[in-house]
Amino acid sequence: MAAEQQGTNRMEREVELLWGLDQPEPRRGPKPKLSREAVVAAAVALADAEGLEAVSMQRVAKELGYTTMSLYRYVDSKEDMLVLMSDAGMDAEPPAPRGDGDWRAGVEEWVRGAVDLYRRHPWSVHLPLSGPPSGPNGLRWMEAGLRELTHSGLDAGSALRMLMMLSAALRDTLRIELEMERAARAGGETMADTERGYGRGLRRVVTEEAFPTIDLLLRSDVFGELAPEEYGGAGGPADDIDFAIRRLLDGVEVYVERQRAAGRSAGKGE
Amino acid sequence: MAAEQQGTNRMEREVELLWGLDQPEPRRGPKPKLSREAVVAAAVALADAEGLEAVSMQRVAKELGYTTMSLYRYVDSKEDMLVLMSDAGMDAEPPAPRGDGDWRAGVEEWVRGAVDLYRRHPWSVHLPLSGPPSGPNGLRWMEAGLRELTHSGLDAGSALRMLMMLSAALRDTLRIELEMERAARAGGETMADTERGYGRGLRRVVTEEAFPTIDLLLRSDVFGELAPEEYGGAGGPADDIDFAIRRLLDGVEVYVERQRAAGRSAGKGE
DNA sequence: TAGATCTGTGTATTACTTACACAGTAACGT
DNA sequence: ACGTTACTGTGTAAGTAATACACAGATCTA
Repeated sequence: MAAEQQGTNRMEREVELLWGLDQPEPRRGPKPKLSREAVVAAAVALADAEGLEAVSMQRVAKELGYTTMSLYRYVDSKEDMLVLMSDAGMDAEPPAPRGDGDWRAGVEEWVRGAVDLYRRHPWSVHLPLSGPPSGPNGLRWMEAGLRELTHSGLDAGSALRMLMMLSAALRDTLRIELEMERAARAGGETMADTERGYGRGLRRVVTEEAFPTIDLLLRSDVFGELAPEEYGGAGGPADDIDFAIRRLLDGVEVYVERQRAAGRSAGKGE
Repeated sequence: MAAEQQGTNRMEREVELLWGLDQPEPRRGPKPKLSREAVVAAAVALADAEGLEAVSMQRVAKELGYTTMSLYRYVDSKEDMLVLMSDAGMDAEPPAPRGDGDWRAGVEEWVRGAVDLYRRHPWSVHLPLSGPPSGPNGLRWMEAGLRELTHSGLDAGSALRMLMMLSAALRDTLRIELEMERAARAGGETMADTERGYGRGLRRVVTEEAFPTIDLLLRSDVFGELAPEEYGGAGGPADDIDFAIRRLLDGVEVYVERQRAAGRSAGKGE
């Protein structure tokens, strides 16, 4: 820890942390019995099993069979540990490049992969993180997403902007969905129950005058108060995301076509 | 507090909380000197001034000139207080309906309004919240967004899905941006510094073989390592969001046209 | 083998949420 | 008017958390 790095900048320091560039290997003293990876792995396992709020330094240490303070030999602070967890949680290979040129399918595959990742580590959407991906895993996923998006004909800069929006939308959508699932489970309800409860709650405060469109939604039973018990099928959250993403990809398509039609001379203006 | 409500459901209880439906007015005893609104307002003011991490029950109480425990007469838990803050923070009227039928301008106006809201209360993106809007302010914004989106010709259900994606994307994008701004300020850097630091950090770990597209981005100086000091102009975050949103709206447009062309008989399938 | 360096531990500090009992106050029923 | 009841804000204490600091012992270097 506390290396001789001159990483002036916060982002630069984060890169160093995530790539282990700040760990000078010790030349003397006892062999370390733990490692940064072991600590982070234990934290990830704990978060997987009991959620992010179970992850305290004391608890992680106990899980490893060491004292609380021993962790601080491997990690400067809990905050750093969380940063490391964020990259460690992206522990799956992003989809490989496709043979055909179907970039839309490529992007959708990427999205499915990302959703799987979040579902595997639901705590990761709650990390108090603050920046674009910097770690090895994060950059791998970023690279894969950019690759698919540029195949649409988008220039790299625009692809980056679309990917940022897409990731943001995914992450926050899943945050809400996963949190609702957890709350439902905790209360012994099904997700359909929860959704119905939302509808029932809204009905008590939504009037046609004040909220005409929401009122319309309630009348058309969008929140499934009258729906059967099954959940996750058509109309489930996965479908919701898919629909919105398809519109986004439509938009990319017409943009690229329009650019191409304009003889790619007009620059990047709308 | 602890009303006689039978709100079985978590979402239902949240609606009750946010609309004050759970507060039976006391018939005896001393007049309450505080109120739920006062507590929440103090918490919001504190968060505005010093960030969400400064908001502890002790600190809010001190700000009000009361003891910590007095707050619990007005709020069941800190978690409830945060939920109340989330709605209280949306303290601006959403844009009014436009005269002309320009739904795209309407949506973009809505987005600008939402961004202003987040900028005014930067802490709100860090609230550990978990669900669609339920409070008076949240529903007002939701209604306004749905109104604009349905003007595109989208049915209410699809408009809801698009709005969810849009809000999610906005929220998470701003979360990252605001957090980077804060970190930059805290470290005495400018945002341009931070962005440059990101680029510099990436350069240390990104190879053309492993990350060809990211490498391309670095070569084209997307992260402004060579750029002048000004920030927030063209290429700034606001522009990034705008670009992505315009693609999204393009997508909505072609979808609506396609539906219309299909004689609106084929239902909601792609 | 002496000295420098590193590890894991124990202890203490500070801050946080919240349960609980209590003293005082205002309205209600008689 | 007056006791009863319901409610207020307070004080105290329990339990958990992050982490600074000093130390005993281990291991390498000279």
